Amino acid sequence: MKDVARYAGVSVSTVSRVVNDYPHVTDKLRERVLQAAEALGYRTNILARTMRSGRSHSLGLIVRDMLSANFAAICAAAEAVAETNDYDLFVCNSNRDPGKERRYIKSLLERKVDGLILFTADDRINNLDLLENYPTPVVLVSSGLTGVKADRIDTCDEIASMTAARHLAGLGHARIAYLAWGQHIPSGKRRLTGFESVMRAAGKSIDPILVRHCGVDPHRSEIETRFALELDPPPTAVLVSTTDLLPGALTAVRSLDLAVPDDVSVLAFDDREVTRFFDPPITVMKRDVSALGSQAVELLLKRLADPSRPPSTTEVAFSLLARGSTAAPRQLERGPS
Amino acid sequence: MKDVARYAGVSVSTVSRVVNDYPHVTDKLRERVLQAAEALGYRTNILARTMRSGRSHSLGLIVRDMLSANFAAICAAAEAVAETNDYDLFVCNSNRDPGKERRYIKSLLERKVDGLILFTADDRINNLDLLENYPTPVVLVSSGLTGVKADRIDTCDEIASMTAARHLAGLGHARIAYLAWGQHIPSGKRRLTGFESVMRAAGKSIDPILVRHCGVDPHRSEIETRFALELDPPPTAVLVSTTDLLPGALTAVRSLDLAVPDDVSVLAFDDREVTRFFDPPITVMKRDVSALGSQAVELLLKRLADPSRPPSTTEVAFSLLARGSTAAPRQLERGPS
DNA sequence: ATGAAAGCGCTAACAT
DNA sequence: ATGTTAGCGCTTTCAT
Repeated sequence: MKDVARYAGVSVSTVSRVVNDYPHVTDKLRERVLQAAEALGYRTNILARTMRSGRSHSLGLIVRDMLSANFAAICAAAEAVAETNDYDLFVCNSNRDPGKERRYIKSLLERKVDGLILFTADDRINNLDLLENYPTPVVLVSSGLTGVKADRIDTCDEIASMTAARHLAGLGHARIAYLAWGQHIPSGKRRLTGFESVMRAAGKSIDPILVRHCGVDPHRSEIETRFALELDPPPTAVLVSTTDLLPGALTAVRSLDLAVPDDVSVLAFDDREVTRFFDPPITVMKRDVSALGSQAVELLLKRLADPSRPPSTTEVAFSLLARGSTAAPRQLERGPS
Repeated sequence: MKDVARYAGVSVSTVSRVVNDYPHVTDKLRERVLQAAEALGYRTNILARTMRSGRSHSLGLIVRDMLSANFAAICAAAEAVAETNDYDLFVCNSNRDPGKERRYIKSLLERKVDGLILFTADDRINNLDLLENYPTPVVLVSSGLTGVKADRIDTCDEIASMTAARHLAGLGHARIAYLAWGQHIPSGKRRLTGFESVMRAAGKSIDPILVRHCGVDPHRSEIETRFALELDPPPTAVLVSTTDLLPGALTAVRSLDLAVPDDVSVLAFDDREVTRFFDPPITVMKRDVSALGSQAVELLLKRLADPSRPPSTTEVAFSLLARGSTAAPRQLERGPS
């Protein structure tokens, strides 16, 4: 930059003004500086600029699990919105490890991203204290963590779960196996709560053995599903509370040679390839997954434009998409004759 | 840092030495500095350090398409290796747009990542000129671009495609529809070449109308598959040259009410959920997708450890996994009786 | 073993 | 409208 200034016969501040498109520079000088920059192959050093100005024109996104089926759509949507607004987006993976999450939060904040989107790793470990040291706005997506003033995006997990349970109960299912996902993220907890409340309200006793906890390991789902289906009496339906558990569940169903929905109904959260291509197609609780990414970036941009706006909470809803995998249990089908 | 120095009654250089674990500091002083840092809540400014030292202890990964089915596994694997070695990994999405790719390459290099992994966007636009201005090592994965000294990871696309074609030809298929993917990335080109060479060698004429180009739009694959299957005479097999094309192809097969493999055999590249859960399971060309991510990071770390080692090229192979979706075409099955 | 001092490349007062 | 100057927070010679 110093070189450019010398070459153009101006001061560094003029160069800076030209490079940053600031006013108060005559066209003649501007032109001269531009040519000098071109001639010397000048490229501005983002690091120095960021360090000085505190702004980097970039956003950070920390996801819980890059292998999770919804993650790609979320990232792609977020990136598209960021790109449209000329922001770089850097994606990091906490892999559900609060320690790693902490590292990445620190790293991104230190690198002065202008905004941060956070799918927090674990409700029990609150890393949001880090945010206090920085002015950087944050959007919390589907996070159970509190104690920080931030925009939020949540999904209506409890309601969705209730809808799902009612659909099955409405078909006549009384013994429903529930595949539970990690209970240390809000969606895991809330979905289970919703299921239980519906079952209780319907007067069906919940056999606790039918609630199968898979932790956060998709592989557990095959084992847990198999366990449930081999009970006596077996459940007549399986409610798969998280999309990542579905493949394991279907594998178990197949390996036991059970017919869907004749032997067992299957209902899963989130629509995706495997739910459409399974035979029969799977009844799902569907939502706009990519909205989690795109709306998060939009919220960030809004806040950057107007830092004083009150914190907002957006909710993304599910809807039931009934398909061939759910039907009345066999006993009822035959009627009470 | 200045504050810490004052608080501890030492100079800033001593603080720097302690913070960076440099030798030549007495334990007494070290202790005093550490306590001062603790007391003042000191955190080193990564930006300033990176700017001064040129090193950031982070790696960059630019992928072609975050929505592509293989991308999640690649990123997750890369992240895992990076994490193990205490490097931060920042993932960016070029979305197959060379302009965006250029932006992200610049951005990451400017931010002084210690290494860069690049799935280049398009063989026709070479953004590698940017690398010349930086000492940053790069790993090129599955890239047709040349002109830069870099470690590379490639997949044996042509051989895999030949294996696939031979499998189908060996079953007796003569009219094979080929779903082609973007011809501006090497895997797209090489797979088509492999297919054509086998067909020619087998003395089968390739009806050019059976080679259906889907560009880089997964949605095109349903239309193109349907078009091929409605020809007279129809093909007896479909070779899906890229995993992202499979859902569309299967949708077309179903909508035409064709039985797999009785009416049409299906063979696809890359094993994944939908290939396992489709009925019948799909015959695939299988490879270790996550190795593309993990090996890339490993190569980068090796080069950082020893910058003088000669550039290497690693090849990831495919293997045929024959399943129920491929069989002899019907005419042959009935025999020549 | 420790400290002083010179920048890294840029922005932002402030002065003119 | 343009230039001068003082840092941003750190690392890194170079002295001592």
